Amino acid sequence: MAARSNVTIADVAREAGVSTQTVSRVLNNKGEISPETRRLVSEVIQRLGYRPNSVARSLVTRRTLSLGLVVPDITNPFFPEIARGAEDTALAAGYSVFLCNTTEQAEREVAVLRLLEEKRVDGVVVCSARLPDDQLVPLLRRQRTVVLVNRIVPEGAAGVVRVDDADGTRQAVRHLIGGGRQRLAMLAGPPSSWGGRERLRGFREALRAADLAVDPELIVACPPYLEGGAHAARRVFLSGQAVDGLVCYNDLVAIGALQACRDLGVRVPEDVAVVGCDDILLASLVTPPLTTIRVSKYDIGASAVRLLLDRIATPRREAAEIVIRPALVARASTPEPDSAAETAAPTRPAAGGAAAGPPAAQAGNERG
Amino acid sequence: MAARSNVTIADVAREAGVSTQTVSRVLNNKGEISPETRRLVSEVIQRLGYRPNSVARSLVTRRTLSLGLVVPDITNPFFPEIARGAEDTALAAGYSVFLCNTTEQAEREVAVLRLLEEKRVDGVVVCSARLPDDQLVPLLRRQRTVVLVNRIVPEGAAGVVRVDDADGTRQAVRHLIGGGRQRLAMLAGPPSSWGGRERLRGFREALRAADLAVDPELIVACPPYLEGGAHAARRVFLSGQAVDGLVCYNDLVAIGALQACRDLGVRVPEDVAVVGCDDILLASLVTPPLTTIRVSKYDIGASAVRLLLDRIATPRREAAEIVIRPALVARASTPEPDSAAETAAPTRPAAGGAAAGPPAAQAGNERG
DNA sequence: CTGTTAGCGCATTCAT
DNA sequence: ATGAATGCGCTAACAG
Repeated sequence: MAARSNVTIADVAREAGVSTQTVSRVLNNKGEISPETRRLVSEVIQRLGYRPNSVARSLVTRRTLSLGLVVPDITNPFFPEIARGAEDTALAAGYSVFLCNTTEQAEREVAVLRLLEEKRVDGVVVCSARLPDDQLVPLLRRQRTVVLVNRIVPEGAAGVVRVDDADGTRQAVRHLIGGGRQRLAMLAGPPSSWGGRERLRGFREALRAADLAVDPELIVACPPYLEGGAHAARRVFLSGQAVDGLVCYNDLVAIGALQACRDLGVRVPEDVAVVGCDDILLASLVTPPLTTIRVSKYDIGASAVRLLLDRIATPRREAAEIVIRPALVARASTPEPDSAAETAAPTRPAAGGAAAGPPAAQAGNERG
Repeated sequence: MAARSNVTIADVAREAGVSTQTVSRVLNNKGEISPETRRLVSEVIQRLGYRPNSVARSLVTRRTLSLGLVVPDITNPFFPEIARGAEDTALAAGYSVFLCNTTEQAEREVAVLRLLEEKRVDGVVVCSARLPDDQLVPLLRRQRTVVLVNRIVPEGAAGVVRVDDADGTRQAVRHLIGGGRQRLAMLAGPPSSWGGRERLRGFREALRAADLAVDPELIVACPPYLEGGAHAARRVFLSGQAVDGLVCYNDLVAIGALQACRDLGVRVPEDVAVVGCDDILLASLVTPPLTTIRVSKYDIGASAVRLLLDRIATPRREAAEIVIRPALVARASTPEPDSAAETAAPTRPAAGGAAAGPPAAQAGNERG
């Protein structure tokens, strides 16, 4: 019956013949209340269809039980799972989450951060912030608590969840070398991306570790999308360099590269092996299925919110960091590794879990 | 400098030597204010780093400038674009949006709807609600304003944005028949899905319109995911029926079917033609690229929020409905249509627009 | 053009 | 175990 809840705690109190305080107590299970009045009040609440007004509640408690999740673009296949992980974790703790797309625009990053501030959210998870430090940090300081994903800021103003991207590309390079490849190129994504720089660092380190030269011409930046990858791959092939392996910024770039290969008649993996990064759903479905560096995106989102809630509960100024370790998933876009080389690769078999992802993390991903 | 905003309107007022009311006025551009005091107040606001507390504001204005977006699972490739369209539109109007995943569970659908109610959001967009009418409708009535996506409820309690699913499968069937196919099966998705039933209806109607029999054995329900499609396709093929065309509930199901075909050595499109639905990114990237029924998901989200904001601005009880018309995108998973048959197909050439999705044409579909 | 008085719906503090 | 008073930060009436 009761339509839009205009019913207030005062209405309930009057109807039940008690004070508003008593109603508030049964709502929040606080203080001792006689079972009898509790029953009575509950019954009236039910009958009137009363729902507490969390706006009023927030004003006095100074907690909104709301979080902000800032992502560049939920349409980018990397972020939906993060969002799921974040929302599941938040909801389980009674929090709701505002989803904010920045569409990769600095101004909108500023705008949503301001908006979240006015909303007085209890905390914010910011993914892949593009803003430079001098603009970002002041904005973050104004938030109640912050967790950054894949971005480091100078001071410990925020908790951090990050993927060990450098380690990921290191694994990729080792895998390719293990498969007999020697002339590797990297389609490095946008230079502005912190993760991209890390991946590039891992690429360089792994090459050096294998006593292979790092040819600057074989490191090409590109937009992190299909076309970016296709374009960059074409440039590499048409440059006349003898490349036999491609390490890519992410799966979209890698799949773009795959398309370029098909267009140019380059066979994968016979002529060129391709490794992606992220293991988005697409990766396993393209032809050939893409070898890639998997990172549990659900886990990133869940960890970020867990860390956030932890810091909300017990505020600390020190920085906390959670590192998510990626793992290589070998598929058909790269050759089988020579058995000798590969068995040497997994230095710390325990760390990141095997390529067969951790069950708990996957559970969140399952559909229906 | 100013850290977490404890600064209130009173602080600003005191510092500027005016009343809180005056500050409020410059914040909201209300009433006439002398340019001088406006400048003064603005300067103090700036200096103190004051940010209005929207919680307090909402308590008195009874508007939160927040919306809820309820989706089954943001991880399902169908929803991120809807979310983007919704968020873009909301943000442009000064609204923020709570993202809520129901994970296809009835209880969680109830839970998030209750939560949004307590948050006093100004409106809710609910996508593909799974709850039965008798549970859903009461919950919706408690919301301020509601727009439903791909779900109809008896009374005009909500605005509706829906895809003309029946028309979509009708197009698919005509396309297949135009390509010379006669024995069509439908992988129909979950029977509980309203859209699924519509698509099935379109399938039946189009077959009848072409004087083809509808074989109940060739209509198989399945979970709306890859495995569901693969499994269902296998069942169809192994049943011994001579099928030469597959109309699928959505692209994931279709891609699952593609995998089953590959596994069973069935050639696509030579032996069997396959049509998906939705045109998710994947569809164009699998092998062979998937012919599918495209619907502008961004537009669904944007239209839903536009309709919602419209109803928030001027509440009405009558139902409003926006119908989004899908369009067939022909790719390699279906044969080229016989020219004769195909030219006959587009009865109303203006309606759905060409396969190359027109940007503005979508707007033309609305009937506010 | 500006200040004063109220009160939004609730939880917190102190009484009883 | 319950009630009364107070105020969270802000805007909506009315003054002036």
